[in-house]
Amino acid sequence: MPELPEVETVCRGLRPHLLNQKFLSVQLNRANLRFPLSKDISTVLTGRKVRAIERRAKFIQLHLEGDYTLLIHLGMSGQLLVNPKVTSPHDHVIFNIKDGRIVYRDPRRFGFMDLCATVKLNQNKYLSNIGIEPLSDALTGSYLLKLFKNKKSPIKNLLLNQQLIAGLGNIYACEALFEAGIHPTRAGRDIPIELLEQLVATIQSVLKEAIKAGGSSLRDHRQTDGSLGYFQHNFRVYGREGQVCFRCREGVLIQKLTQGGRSSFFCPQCQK
DNA sequence: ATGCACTCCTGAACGC
DNA sequence: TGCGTTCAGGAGTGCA
Repeated sequence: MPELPEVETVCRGLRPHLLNQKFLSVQLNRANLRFPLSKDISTVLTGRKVRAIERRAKFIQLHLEGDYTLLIHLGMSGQLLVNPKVTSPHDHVIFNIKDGRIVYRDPRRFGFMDLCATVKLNQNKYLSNIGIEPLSDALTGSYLLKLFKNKKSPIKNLLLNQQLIAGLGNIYACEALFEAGIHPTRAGRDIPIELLEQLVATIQSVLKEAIKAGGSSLRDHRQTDGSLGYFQHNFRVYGREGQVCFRCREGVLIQKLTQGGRSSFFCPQCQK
């Protein structure tokens, strides 16, 4: 899916078109995304204005007037497109507004939406157990030290655990570990504070750079105007198995291993 | 509590 | 060209 930078990119793209706009109607073309879509989404949204658009973890939050929030998760292949020129058989939800339409397109249908009361957002089942925002001041070396104190899981798995830190996915976890010089299999509890501080810095820099680049488009990610993100050109380890490491350039090749069913890319020389 | 394999679904890439 | 296999940015569930 879109990870944090991609979701942030989508939120930023939506704001100019959707903020303070009223939904004229909402068309649910397909009730079964990852989870069944409630018909309430159509009835509640219709006639309501969007008061704010925020990102929390990998969720898009559309705050509506009348104390409702629509949560949208893009899953692996979800897109929100403003007035797309062509239609797709995977256009599952159409939000009609004065100036056109916002289309939710999701070939793999791993995405989902949930409607809840804004005042009860913190108790929402998808948000109540979620970890801290990686770009917030709450993420510090000492915070991670405490968080990982009893964790013998590999650091890579910990970074992907949304209940600990919310928003990192496979790509940016790989990139941040590479930049910090930490081997992905290293146990969380064995990483000293200095390295964790380093990791905080690299997590934040890689996410910020990716947001600037409009996210990474491996296949499905699109900005709301349909354009590609281009941070994939800045990957230093992700997808580079068998290629020379950009940092040490000592003829050492980037390797790939599987952790928790996901590919991890790393440099055996630079990451210890 | 933790870790894992499995699952949902489609499409692209690859090998034969 | 066509078919079958494998893999992919996520995350909930059930089990050991």
